[in-house]
Amino acid sequence: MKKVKEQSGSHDYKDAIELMFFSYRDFISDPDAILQKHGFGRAHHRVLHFVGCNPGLSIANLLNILRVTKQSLARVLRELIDEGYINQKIGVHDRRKRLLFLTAKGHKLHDSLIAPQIGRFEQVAAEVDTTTFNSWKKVMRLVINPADRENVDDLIATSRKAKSLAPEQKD
Amino acid sequence: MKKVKEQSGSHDYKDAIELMFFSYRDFISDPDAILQKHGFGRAHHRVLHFVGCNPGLSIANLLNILRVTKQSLARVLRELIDEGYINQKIGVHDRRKRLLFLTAKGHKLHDSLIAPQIGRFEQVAAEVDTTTFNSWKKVMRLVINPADRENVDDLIATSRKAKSLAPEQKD
DNA sequence: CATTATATGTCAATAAAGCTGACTTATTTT
DNA sequence: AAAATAAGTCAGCTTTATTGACATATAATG
Repeated sequence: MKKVKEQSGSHDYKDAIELMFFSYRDFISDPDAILQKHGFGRAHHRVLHFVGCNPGLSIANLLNILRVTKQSLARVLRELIDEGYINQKIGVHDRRKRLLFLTAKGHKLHDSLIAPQIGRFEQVAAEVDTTTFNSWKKVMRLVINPADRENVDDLIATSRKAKSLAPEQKD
Repeated sequence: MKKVKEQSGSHDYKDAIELMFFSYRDFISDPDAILQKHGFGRAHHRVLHFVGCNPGLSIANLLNILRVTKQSLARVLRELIDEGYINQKIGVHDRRKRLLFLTAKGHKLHDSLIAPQIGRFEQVAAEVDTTTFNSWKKVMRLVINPADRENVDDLIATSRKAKSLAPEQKD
């Protein structure tokens, strides 16, 4: 059902592996530079990003996304809360949960961090057609572990809606 | 030559950003698990990978690829050399240079580390057609900083040839 | 209601991977 | 002979992550 022609002769996908490395390296570099000015690191960025795009995320949700330990997240989250970038609200349906939201200050920082990444993809989109860009997305999704693909689909779907939603869902 | 229809209305590319995060997270996860058994980390992996795919790489070349400091590379490299995964040869044309090569032991480890990543892309390639996969590569290349794209092109080209070459080039 | 499970928070110690700054040695270039 | 380049090294520090142990509040279950 494939390799009719063996096009590039015993393809071993090393080029794909290297593309992953270099594109991720550069993709991450602009926000890294901004974060440094604020005394934050990549870990803070990830928290700001996922809380920003998914308001009302619980700690457990966030741990599952980031795949780090609770203790590792704790410090980063504490700093962001103490410095007024994030606040927590007690869950309405389950009062054990602490739902995470960006403050206005947090939104401002988050916006400055995604701006260069969005800009990067705007430039990409300006150089390829929609079909090509969609092919890229399709393949990127297939690179994700099969078990996680649906979670990612859901996350992307809800984060797309999140912009226009009141901060009281998924509790 | 682009956006005739504005297909997904005010697209902000947050989905693309999230695909980058999740696919890289999973892409890296299999080698990470293997490395742990050997007492190595991701930094060792990167060195093994680029030396493995580009035999004869100099220290300066490697630093430029990894974008880390000499001191940061030093510790990792020393461990790999001391434990017999990498050896250094003095450059022929420039005796200041130390050219890096994998030993047989190094090749063995490197192979075990890329295997799951190659497997991941084989599975992807089994699920999409060649055009789609090539579109993915094209976009991945555009995500890289323009200034670095040619370097990456060169690196991929030489690493593709490297398999069949004697260990005495680019010195 | 008593127990168990869940969600979160926290203390302590440690490791991996990076950084800055300063300095040395060998070799090549000028 | 002097300057530039390639690499190595020492010392100290930061960020991000880890494991393990334990505490508290709330929910779910018998």
